[in-house]
Order: sequence, then structure tokens, then C-alpha cells
Amino acid sequence: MKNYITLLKENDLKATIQRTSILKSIDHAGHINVDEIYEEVKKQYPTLSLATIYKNIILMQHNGVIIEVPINGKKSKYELKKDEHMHLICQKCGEIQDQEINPQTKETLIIENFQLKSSQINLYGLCNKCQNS
Amino acid sequence: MKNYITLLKENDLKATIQRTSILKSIDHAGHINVDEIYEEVKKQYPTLSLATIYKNIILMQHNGVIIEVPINGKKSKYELKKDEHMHLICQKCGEIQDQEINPQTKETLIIENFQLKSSQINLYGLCNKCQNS
DNA sequence: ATAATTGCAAATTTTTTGCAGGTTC
DNA sequence: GAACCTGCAAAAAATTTGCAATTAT
Repeated sequence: MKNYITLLKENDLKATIQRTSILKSIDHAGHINVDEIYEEVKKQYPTLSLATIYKNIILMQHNGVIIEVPINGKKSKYELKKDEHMHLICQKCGEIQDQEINPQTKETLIIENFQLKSSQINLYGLCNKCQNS
Repeated sequence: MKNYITLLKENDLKATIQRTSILKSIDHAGHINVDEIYEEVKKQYPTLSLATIYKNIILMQHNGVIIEVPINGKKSKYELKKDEHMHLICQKCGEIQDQEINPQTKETLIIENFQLKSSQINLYGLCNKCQNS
């Protein structure tokens, strides 16, 4: 639990129990949307309100603690901020895997006349399991 | 206008005036969200309803006529389906540019144990104009 | 002629807001 | 103790639904 407190403080946010719980559920799930966070966190803190989640999702995104992962046709999911990576999204089971971005790939994404700040790469397809079933 | 009718029929959709108008506004804007489509199309067909746009956005996506472009922190935009490409999204002015995906980039995105169906690459940063102002 | 589509109004779902009371540093 | 957070309830925004009338093929 110490890590979440530190993480929040490092990013200029007060460490409330609600925030650490939200981070814990995001960390645990890997990628999770607002409703799912609500369901998770309510188990331990039944008084937590959805409004608090919305407010904090926005704040924590703003302060660089978490990152939005938009999913085609569904609600965005959120993940803890970590080293740059891309997502393999299974169109059958919905699983999202993190995958390192090849250094070669990065090089090829350098474009003239565009000052790149961050990249968002989602690959849609079939995960290993779903290919064989 | 002929093109939109053909485009719809080729994809097993009846060519209604509402649909061709929606496609026209998407085509004209390049990338546009639901509200913006509504504002645009209403100028010519004031009786068009938002519900019709929602219904058709889903259908046309499903039938491969248009594609969703999720934008961090904003409502998704839509574009006509065209050759695979990526998006350069300006964090200052909001402009979205299409950009060809380097063949090299594509190669580097081939991952073991994942059957790739489609890729979604968004690069966030500053466009040429906004760098110099 | 048939099946599909539209527009409306209402329902539902999702997200935001204001504020009194409570908490963190 | 000052500034910030939370939960609630209510408001606002976004999306979906059912159905009678209309339209495309």
C-alpha cells in the first residue's frame, strides 16, 4: 500500500484512502473502466461514490498517475502510468495485453513537421488463446 | 453524391438521404464527432434526428463504411473507411492529420502469438502550425 | 409489397456539479 | 488551521429504445 501513497504524493496529490483504493484496483486489474473500478472499490469501501471516481480519474490523469486507454466501441479503460508500451486487444475475449514497443518501431514513427509528445498504439486481433478455440 | 450511394449499397445498406448526408459531412470534415455531424446535417435537413445519427453511426461502422477514431479525453470522431493510416493529433489546436503508415512500421508491428486484424495508431503532439506560434 | 428506416418522445445511462461536512498535511 | 476531498443528491449530457408513419428497393 505504501507505493500508492508515495505515487500520489510524488504527483502532488493528497493520499486519501479513496485514491489509494482506486489505484489498487487499477493496478490489480491492469486495465479497467470506471464502472469496474466502482464495483471493485465498493467491496472494501461501500460508501465510495461514483462521483469521487470520476473526479479522481480526471485528476490522476492530469497529474500523470494514470493513463486512459480508449477501446473501440466501449468505455475507456485506465491503467497506471508506466513505461511506454502498446496494447494488444483481443476482439474475442476482450483481454488487453501490454507489449513493449520495438525501438525500431519508435524510430519509424518520427515524422517531419510534427513534434511528437506521446504515442498510442492499439492492435486489435486475436490473442493466443482465442486463436486456438 | 453518387459515390455515397454506391458506397452504401456496396456495403448492404439502403441509400437514404440521411445516410448520404451523414457520409457527406464526415467526408467533408475528415474527422468529426456525433454532435458536429448533427450540426452539419441539420443545416440541410432540419428534421434529421440525433437518434438517426446514432443508429447509423453504429450500422455504418458495423458494415465497414466508417471508422471510429477515439480521442483521448474527448468524444470519438468518425472518418470514412480508407486505406490504413495513422493519426497525428495536435494537442493544441485539435487538428487531426492522416498519415501513411511506413511499411517498415507495419513490419515491426508483427507480433508472435497475436493474430493482428487492425491497428490503431494515434500520435499526440504539436502540429507544424502550433509549433511556430 | 416487403422489409427497412426515420423521427419523435421517453427512458436509460453516463458524467458533471455544488455544497456541507470531513480529512490530509 | 488552511486547503483540499468526499459523498450526496440533483443536474446535465450522452446514448438507446419503442413505435407509428414513411421510404427504398
